[in-house]
Amino acid sequence: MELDDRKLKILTAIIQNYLETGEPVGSRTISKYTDLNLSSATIRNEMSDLEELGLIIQPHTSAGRIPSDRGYRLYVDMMLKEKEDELNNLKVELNAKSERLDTILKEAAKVIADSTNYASMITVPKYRTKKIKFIQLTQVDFSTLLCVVVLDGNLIKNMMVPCDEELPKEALLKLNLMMNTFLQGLDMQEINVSVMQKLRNEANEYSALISNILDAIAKCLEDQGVEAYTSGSTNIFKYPELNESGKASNLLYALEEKKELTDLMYKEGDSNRGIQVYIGEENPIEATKDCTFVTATYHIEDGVYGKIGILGPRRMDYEKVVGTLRNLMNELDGIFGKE
Amino acid sequence: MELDDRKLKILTAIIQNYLETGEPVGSRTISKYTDLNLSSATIRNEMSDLEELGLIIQPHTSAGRIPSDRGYRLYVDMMLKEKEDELNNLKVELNAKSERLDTILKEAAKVIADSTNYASMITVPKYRTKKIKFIQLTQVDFSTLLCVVVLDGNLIKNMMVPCDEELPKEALLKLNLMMNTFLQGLDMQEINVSVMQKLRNEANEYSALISNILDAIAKCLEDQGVEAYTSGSTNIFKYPELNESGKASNLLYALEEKKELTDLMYKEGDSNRGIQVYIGEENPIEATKDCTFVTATYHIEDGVYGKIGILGPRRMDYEKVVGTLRNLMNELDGIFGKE
DNA sequence: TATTAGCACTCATTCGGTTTGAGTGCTAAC
DNA sequence: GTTAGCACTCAAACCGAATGAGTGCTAATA
Repeated sequence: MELDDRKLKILTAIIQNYLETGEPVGSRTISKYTDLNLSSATIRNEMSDLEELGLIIQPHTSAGRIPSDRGYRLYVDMMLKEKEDELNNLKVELNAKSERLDTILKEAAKVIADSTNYASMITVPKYRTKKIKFIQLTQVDFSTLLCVVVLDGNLIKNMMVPCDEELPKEALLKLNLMMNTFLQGLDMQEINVSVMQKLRNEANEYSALISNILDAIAKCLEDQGVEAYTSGSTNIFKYPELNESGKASNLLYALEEKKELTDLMYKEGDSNRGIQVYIGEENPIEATKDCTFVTATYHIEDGVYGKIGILGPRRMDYEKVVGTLRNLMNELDGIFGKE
Repeated sequence: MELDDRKLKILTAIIQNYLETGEPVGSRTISKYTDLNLSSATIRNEMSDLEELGLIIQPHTSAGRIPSDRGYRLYVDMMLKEKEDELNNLKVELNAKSERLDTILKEAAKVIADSTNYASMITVPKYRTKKIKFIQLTQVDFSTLLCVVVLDGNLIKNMMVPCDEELPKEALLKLNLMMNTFLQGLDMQEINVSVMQKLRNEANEYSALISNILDAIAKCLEDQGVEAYTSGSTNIFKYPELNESGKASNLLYALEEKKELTDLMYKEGDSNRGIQVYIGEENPIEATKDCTFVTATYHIEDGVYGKIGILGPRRMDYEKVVGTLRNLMNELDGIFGKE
């Protein structure tokens, strides 16, 4: 049996109706609310075919039909193709490059959640190579040093390092110079024993302090898993089918824990610049098997990228989501890309 | 009618039983599971009295009794008195003063949520006077300045400030010196027009840059509401009475939005060093009227304090919560206090 | 006088059965 | 190929009886 044009139209009608209502849709509805001018009986025949093709399912005998994961998949694929070079012009309210990265990201997550009405999640860029661009040591008070590390892409990390005594100005200057000459341009993997040895040799009397500082830096930069912000998790409650029994609870837990979701997002790496869609059972995470999870990648510079994810019901407004994501990605690329 | 000792014992028994089960407790249960050796009939009489005193209520005729807000209040007050100088010895797994403040706080929120099984929230200390302790400007690349501001209590803020040109080393040094001499020890309120004017005069050719920097600092320090972290919000699902109908959704929303809750926490200021308990209707926030909200204050130094809140069902294990909070407060005071 | 046993009563919850109505599949006619 | 008509299915809504936990009251008891 072939999937002809009429069948496709009916499938689309079913999906769109289901997206709106969340209820199984029957033949009569389609017959009435499309311009196909077909009787419900004919629609029924077609539906029967579509079911045989595995694109729609009946939750139970004598109920209407709902799209199957395969059905959604077809729909989404069609739409992604259509959207390929189109552009949505939602104006994201992100301003000023001078804002701090995390503020921007939190804001972005919120914008997405608010404009789509689904739950969103955004990760702080993962630095494949966290190259050190700049280090600055400063004495804050007599027993504390402030160490600021700027990484590629202007990601700033700072940490307090305890020290025993007030350092003379010249010593501080020297330390700063040393740190920068030895460490600039390196990433954590490259700070190996020999580099550390050299540094400590140069530092002579402050070698203990240097160790402390390096430890602090290492701790700060080490792969503590991916940092991520979520927003709009309570939007989940807007969709009854996610709200029933214990489902919402598991979803929210997944959003709070974040790990599973970020792992999934990063599985694809940055190679795939496009948008990834996991529909229902396609979703490898147990808690989200009733959801659709859409992920996208934004880029700061080569090898530095973060992920955005949107979690909502199967009946997600794919057009809007994809549009919003495309848009936000452009915004982010614009904000970060021109540095 | 008097609240004699026996009545008090029965009330306590009712509350404790209800805390465990979450179900209305009947006379027979009390009669069997206490060492009072009274028949259920007697208990019934006493219960009837307790109800008249407004300490317990019947959700409906022929159901058992549950504590009223007043009943809880009595119980909590008794308990707080008992606990006054006792000390719980849960070992909080917070280490190293060198950790960054936000990491510690996130960790603390998590510890609390995990060990109590309620939702927790912790605020980043609010600086009544955000005095500037130290400012450091550094050129990160040819068009970006990094500005690090250290506030009293070693709270670090950093921001990127765009600039048009690469500044000569001496200029940067001068700017740094100026900023520190003029701004050190001031808080945002004190940076008024005259100070800014003076700064700009000194800076002459860089006066535009100075304006940018001051803007960035102001933006960064301005009262953007209180920052707060939550943890364990999904614990809410563990309590059926909070889970029914739309309640959980509202609660989670409140926890996500945070504002209302932090406002409430800060209403008390830091004057009250003790623990504050809002039971059910005592709670001014609509969404949490079915909950108990326990808040505590931790101190970093004079005028610098943060809040911890625990949100759970009315039938909260008050002993444990108060114990845990006391303990955590000590830990935090210990970590921050010795600076 | 305080306590208790006994009993009638209340009412939320559970369970089985019926009704309703949306929706299907099939068949025969167009 | 399309449609009208009809028998059939089944989830959900509705209804009422049974269940049982728990109460309040009363009369007997210590």
